[in-house]
Amino acid sequence: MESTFAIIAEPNRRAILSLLASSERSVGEIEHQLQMPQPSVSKHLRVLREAGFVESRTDAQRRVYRIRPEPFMEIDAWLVPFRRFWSRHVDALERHLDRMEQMKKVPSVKGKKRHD
Amino acid sequence: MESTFAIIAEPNRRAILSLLASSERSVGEIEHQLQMPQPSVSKHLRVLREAGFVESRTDAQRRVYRIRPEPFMEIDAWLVPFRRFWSRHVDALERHLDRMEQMKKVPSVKGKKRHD
DNA sequence: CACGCATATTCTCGTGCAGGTATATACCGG
DNA sequence: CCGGTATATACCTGCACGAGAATATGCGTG
Repeated sequence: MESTFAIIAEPNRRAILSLLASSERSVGEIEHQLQMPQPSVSKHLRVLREAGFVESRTDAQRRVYRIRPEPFMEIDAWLVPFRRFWSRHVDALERHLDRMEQMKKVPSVKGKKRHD
Repeated sequence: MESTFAIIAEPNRRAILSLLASSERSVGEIEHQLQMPQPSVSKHLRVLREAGFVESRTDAQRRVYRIRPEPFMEIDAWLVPFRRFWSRHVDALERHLDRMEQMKKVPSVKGKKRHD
């Protein structure tokens, strides 16, 4: 299983993660709430655990799983370079105003070339 | 191709997206910079386009591709419920200080540890 | 209009992986 | 120890999808 991204490509795994986001749960609880066969749950949990998305604590016969932050941080970090494409959208007004400001200060725009 | 997440599970597609994050590019430019066979580039671009990650503008015979924000926003939104698990990490300083407070109150610490 | 470049599509093939079933291990109470 | 419950692993099978090669489409230029 290659990357962090391949892990969360699987819908059932995302379902498990979303469940664990609200609170930690045992395998049986996940099995019941997601109506998913137990071996399937265990297998997905294994994948998630080996990728660092979750960790397990042993409570008698139960194994209680909970979220670990690192892989999510990695995804968040990957997202960073793309944020500029929609942060403009979100506070488009603010940025627009900033632009207006800039234009005031540089009134005559000479043929400036963009370098990429 | 099911979800947004399945799309970015593919390393080559992420490479293409990262390239486009800095600036828009033609198919040939991508092909050259990533040293990837042209049909492969086109096929991945098709997948990315149909999933809304990119859009293309026609410039003579070239097709110039650029990022579209929506799918990234979707991923960002998915990440939200998990943020609380590492926002704690971010203010690790605060936690660390809290710990230091605790240690003052529990004076006898045997093991000398190098600072981790 | 034909040539050539840029990009897209089609096909086949191999394989990684998820689903399902069966079975193994672990742990608890009596 | 034993039965029962909780979880993990093993094995098989099917299929989706990426790689690669060949070919098709589109478009500007002489």
